[in-house]
Amino acid sequence: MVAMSNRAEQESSSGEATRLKIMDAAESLIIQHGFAATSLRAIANAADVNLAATHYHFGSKQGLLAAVFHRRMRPVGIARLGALSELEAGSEPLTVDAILKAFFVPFYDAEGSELLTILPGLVARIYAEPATLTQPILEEEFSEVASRFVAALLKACPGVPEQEMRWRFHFMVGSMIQFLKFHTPIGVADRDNEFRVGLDKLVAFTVAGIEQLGAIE
Amino acid sequence: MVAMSNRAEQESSSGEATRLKIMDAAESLIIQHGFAATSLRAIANAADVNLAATHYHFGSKQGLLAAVFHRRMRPVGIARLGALSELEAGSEPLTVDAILKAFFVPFYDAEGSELLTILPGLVARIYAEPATLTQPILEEEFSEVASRFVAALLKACPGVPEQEMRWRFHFMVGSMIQFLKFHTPIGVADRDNEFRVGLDKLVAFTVAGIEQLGAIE
DNA sequence: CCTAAATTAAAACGGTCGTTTGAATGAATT
DNA sequence: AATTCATTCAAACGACCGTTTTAATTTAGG
Repeated sequence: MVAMSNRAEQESSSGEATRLKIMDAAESLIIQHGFAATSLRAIANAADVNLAATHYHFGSKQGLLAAVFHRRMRPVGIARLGALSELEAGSEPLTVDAILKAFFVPFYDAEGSELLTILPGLVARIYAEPATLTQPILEEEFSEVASRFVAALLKACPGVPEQEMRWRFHFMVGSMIQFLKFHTPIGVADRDNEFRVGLDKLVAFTVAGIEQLGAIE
Repeated sequence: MVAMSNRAEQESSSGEATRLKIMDAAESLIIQHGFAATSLRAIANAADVNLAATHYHFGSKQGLLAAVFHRRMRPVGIARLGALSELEAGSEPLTVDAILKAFFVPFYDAEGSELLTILPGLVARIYAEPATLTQPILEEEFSEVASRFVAALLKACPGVPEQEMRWRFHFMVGSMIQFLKFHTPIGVADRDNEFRVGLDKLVAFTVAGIEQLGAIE
């Protein structure tokens, strides 16, 4: 095991290849049918791999779920934090619109790539699964991102209390999930163009909700 | 079967009692663990009822799911349509705020009742399950409500195209689901008071998103 | 009371589940 | 060439799944 540790991250070794095949198949099936309704046998069959390979590489079904989610979610979190940092490094004052576009940047960036047929379905799915399964995964991948973005939004909206902004951020995530959920491969709009149109409308809706310019009462 | 058809809707007959016990138990377990992860045996056990009773009364697991959802969702749709009709019968012009409060009226009305520990979790769950299971149920209970409310919102927001309003309604539902999801018995805020606070903030957020007063570009 | 229907009960059906085992295979290192 | 170790494979484990069957029991009507 020591001998191959220097290329463990690459895709060359034959073990790593089946690892990827399993994750790809699991990802697709989980997006379509959910976690509980997807069996390891169905995954192994779709991946053209022996059933025992799933346990050999991931330890358990739950471990496979975590690996599938982390593979896609880690880059999402990194991209979001990177876009926000870039924004904060600039000279202009932060706007809600710019902050939210930084939050949605994984979906803007993915445009045209095959990631766009995966990311929305996967993000929507992880929020759909029972909390006992996904809470630790979400906690690990999302908590830092959420607090960083809430902090930025607070700077962009002086006068709004932190607790209030947490609520608005919460609602914004809900709108995003709803948008993503119905734009999976199973959903209505498959064309990239239509996805982009919806994404822009999502930004407009959530910017208005977070700024609440008209809400003086 | 003909002999008891005249009181089929009541709760007296012993068959109807176990029917209710099964639905109560199924509801609770589905909210906690989801549909696929909840077995008929677990339901029968929690309901203190024989396993075969689930098939006798509901035909299949899927039939039980439909019955559980319809029992709670039908009154929700009726309450929403009733509140909207009452609003439209009034003399004052429609406001987005009033329309959305009519849409959320099942949750305002349920305040203090034990329904508040059930409705949010159930509504959130039905949106979480794989679409193949829930799409017909949602279609039946929600499509009329959605079109009626979109029409009302269009009247309240002159100049907004119908397609655009459909998007905003879609995002609004997403915020609602997200709100409800984290206010189930498993969620953070159990106290009615806190639920009401969040509900008001949900209204404010979604009103702003639907009106988009500041979005002139 | 007795009969007929509605409901409950116990048991089993064939299948599929996640997981484990132990041997075969392969490619590298010594 | 021999050995070592990661990987693959076929097979089976016990448990649980949704559903069905058959009989016992309860309930209501004549």
